[in-house]
Amino acid sequence: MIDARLLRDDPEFLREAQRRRGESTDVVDALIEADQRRRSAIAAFEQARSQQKELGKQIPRAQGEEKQELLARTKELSAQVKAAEAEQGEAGERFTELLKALPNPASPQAPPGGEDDFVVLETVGTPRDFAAEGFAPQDHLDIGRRLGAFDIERGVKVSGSRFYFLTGVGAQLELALTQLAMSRAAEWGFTPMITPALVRPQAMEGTGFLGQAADDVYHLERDDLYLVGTSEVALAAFHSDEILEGDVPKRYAAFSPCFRREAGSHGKDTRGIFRVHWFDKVEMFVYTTLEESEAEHERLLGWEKQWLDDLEVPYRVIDVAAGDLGLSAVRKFDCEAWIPSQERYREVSSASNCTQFQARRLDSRLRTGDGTVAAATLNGTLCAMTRTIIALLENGQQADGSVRLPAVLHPFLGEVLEPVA
RNA sequence: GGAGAUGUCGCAUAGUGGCCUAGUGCGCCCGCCUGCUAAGCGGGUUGAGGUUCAAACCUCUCGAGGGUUCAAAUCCCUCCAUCUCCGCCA
Repeated sequence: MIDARLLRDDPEFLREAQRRRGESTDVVDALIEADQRRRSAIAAFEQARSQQKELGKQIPRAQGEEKQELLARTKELSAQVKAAEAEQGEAGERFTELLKALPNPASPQAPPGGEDDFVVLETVGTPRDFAAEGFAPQDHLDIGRRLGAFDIERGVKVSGSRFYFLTGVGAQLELALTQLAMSRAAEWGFTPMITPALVRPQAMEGTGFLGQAADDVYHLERDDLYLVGTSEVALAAFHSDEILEGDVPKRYAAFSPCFRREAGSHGKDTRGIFRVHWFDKVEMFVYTTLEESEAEHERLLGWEKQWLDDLEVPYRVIDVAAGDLGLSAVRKFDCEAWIPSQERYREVSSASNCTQFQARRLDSRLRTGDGTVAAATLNGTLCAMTRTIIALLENGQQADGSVRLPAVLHPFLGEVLEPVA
């Protein structure tokens, strides 16, 4: 949700923001109209209510005929109040509905355009030259099979397409990555968290996932609970309806499973565990001030890069274009790891600055000198397990089918994963 | 899952339809008094929205949302949360 004052103060800014995302400006005009209707409805209600209260005070003191007279008049007024209240409620609801549908205005720094208009900010590391090494790189599915790292067929048997079992070194890899990521985050000052994977509608709605992304979300109808697609949802709702006392930033790092319906992605990335309905992830989440949010966004990106550096995987960082930002972010940096079998970079992590968009919906505020203001929230992937495992297997693979691991994982799994059987 | 109880201002409590514009105590903040401290005295102390240069004022807010009534903290319904007991379970 954006700041409603922008509508009155600077509607042209909002129209421009919509254009930058490649979306219609009609919603801005509809909002201005809805806001006017809402405000006059509120004024009408308050006036009627005030009169009613005034009369109501006289009733207990009045006697006989005078009292009857008052009762009759106030009864009439009561009907007016009720009508005004209904109008106020309806107008308010319509306004909020429209307001919630309006995306967070993209940062002027976000590149204009859509999905393909990202800007590459930097490229780190050099992809291996497998031709020079004298063998063709296998994809993660073949490598993983030989290592006994996962079992796709049985995943499909048990849970359906886009499910898997992590087995043997695959399971160990996830546990090692989890342990490493959580302790790294703790060193950086994040509070370690393990968060609920099922959340109420408010939490899902408040983070903006029931907007244009609603089809991608699992919903348990019987209990009206949602399966989170990221622990961002639970972490954003963690301080909902709260005024944060004490210092910001508040930094949390959460481990949780993530569930995604992957609606509309039929036939895309069907091989292996690249695009799945469930995976586990360690996510970073920060509450801070609006003023600090840009700097914090850079810090989040910095930590993500440090993580990928440690994993010794070549990657690049892209600045996602305005039209591809989703509802709540003003700017988003993705880290994409080099995937040798596909000969391209693929997303492994993502850092978003949501400014006050989520905090306004979820009512997370900061106390200031005078009054309170909505907090700014940011989120960034530290380690999405399945895609990280893919990057490690493919980039570390050797001609004999073994996989060389980065130094940070040696204490957990040794230097090399050897094929089984 | 079954039975019952409870939810009021930071905390504790009062309040069973109109004089509640929610009282009181504690805590906290500001001031006075006091050579320190404590005590004492006076004032303030939920949040949101609106009008306004501002001061000030108005509306809403007694777990949330509906309803009854001229009028709801108070009566009714639904939901949420907490506690006790039983059942079940990791």
